[in-house]
Amino acid sequence: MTKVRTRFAPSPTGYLHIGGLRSALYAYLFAKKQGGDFILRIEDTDQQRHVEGAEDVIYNTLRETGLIWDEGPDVGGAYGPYVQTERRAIYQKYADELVERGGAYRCFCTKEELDRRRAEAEAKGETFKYDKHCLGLSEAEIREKIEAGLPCVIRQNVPESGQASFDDLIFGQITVDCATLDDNVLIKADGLPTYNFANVVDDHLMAISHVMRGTEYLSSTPKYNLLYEGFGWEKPQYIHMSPVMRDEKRKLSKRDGDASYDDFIQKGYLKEAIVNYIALLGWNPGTEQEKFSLEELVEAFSLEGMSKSPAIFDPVKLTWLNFEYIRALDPADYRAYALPWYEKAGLAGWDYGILDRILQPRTEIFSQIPDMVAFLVAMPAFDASLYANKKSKCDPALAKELLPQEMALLEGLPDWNETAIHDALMQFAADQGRKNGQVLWPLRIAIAGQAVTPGGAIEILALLGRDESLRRLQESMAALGA
RNA sequence: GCCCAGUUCGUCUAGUGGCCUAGGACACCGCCCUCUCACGGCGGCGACACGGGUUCGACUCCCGUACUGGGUGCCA
Repeated sequence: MTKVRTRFAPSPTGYLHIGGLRSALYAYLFAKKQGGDFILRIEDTDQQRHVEGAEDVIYNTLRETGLIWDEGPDVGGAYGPYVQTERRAIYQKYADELVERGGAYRCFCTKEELDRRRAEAEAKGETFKYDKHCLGLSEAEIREKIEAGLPCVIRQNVPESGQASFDDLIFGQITVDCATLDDNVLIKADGLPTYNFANVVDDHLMAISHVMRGTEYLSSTPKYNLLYEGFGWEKPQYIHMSPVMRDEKRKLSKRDGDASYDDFIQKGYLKEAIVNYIALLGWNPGTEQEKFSLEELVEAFSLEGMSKSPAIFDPVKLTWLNFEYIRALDPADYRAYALPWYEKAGLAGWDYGILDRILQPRTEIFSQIPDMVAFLVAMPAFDASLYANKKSKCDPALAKELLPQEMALLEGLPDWNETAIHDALMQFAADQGRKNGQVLWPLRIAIAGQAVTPGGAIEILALLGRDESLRRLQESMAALGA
């Protein structure tokens, strides 16, 4: 059996979006599961849409997420070059060969003329199809036009009748009538190949065993098989993957402002969570396991679990998975991720130990940290009605009664640390015959100024320190008239 | 328009003719725990696109319709 070889073949036209990353992931998983090779090829034949630096984004993202390629532009390999613009001569040679074999022909019709006819056909509600006009040109006529310097493309010569088909490992057999197929351009006037030609030549020459790509190629693949037949080449296996959608109608795309991989990282998502989530978008392991490391994904991956229908990207579920990963982080790793956000929030130099402890179990995305701790940096204005809480059996009147006593108690503490504060307050509650909630609720409100806080009164007192705690208490009591 | 696909809770999905009064996860709601929130525990809401067949029996097979996606480029 020949070695499994898959490839990820992105166009360097911008940032790597989530859908592209998922395609790369599946191609990687499929190859690695079977001990095969994963190849990276850059498809840059469209010079118009090329974006500077886009290749680096691709390299960096794949490396970061652990999708390490065995062959590619930067690491080389036995089937290079791996950048299509560096393979010009190869395509030219094979195109000439295909012309010889009758599978393609030179065409001198101008783009303008064809565009006009296409528009005309469209206006009439018809499908435009090239009429094979140049197929009838004689050798002499062709030579004459070339010598005259007329621009020329090479078109695929599709049979006018019969059927073309292929077997897809996910979708099964796909068959189309050749009559519905057009004689597409294989080599453009600029000498570069179109995707239609380059992908076939490259996949064959690079010995790709399984062509994995999006379903947008599902209906044109029969046509590509005609090319393989024209050359007498062995066809690869095909695996078409359904797209990731933004909603029912739109595909996920950077153009529509959908987040790219980099955007998610910057917002404080963990790469492990992103990879895990997109793996599950359109694939299921056949078990109820939901958390997978990349290694576990390789182990569990199978085409059986691939879905045929498009999957809608759900940021809420991604966030949940991210939360799971953050909670499972080693404390030291959590600190490393959180530190920049603490600093951004204005908490540089605070007691990171307490911050980690109250925040790690509550952080879904790191970018939430500044909002969660804003009350520590600046005391929010609040209304006395916040002292009212049914479950804690507390109201403004009770707050007014207890707060001064608690203030006095805290003022008298010899040491200001969590244990000391905790013990003193618990003792106070016991002495007063009060529920813990009655003592702690008003205190927390008085020093935090908001109903919901990460952590409780004791942690917050410890974080704020004695001076700031007492200052806030004083201020809140004054507002209460206590 | 024509061609190729797809269609199970709001979302991701399980389901390959009887195991389905359709299972899980996220979200949502309720209760418990609790100084708030979160965590955790328990419970709830919620789907086979529609219509015909085939069959003793259909979410599962066939046909049609609807809807969605893709293609119909000297884009990929």
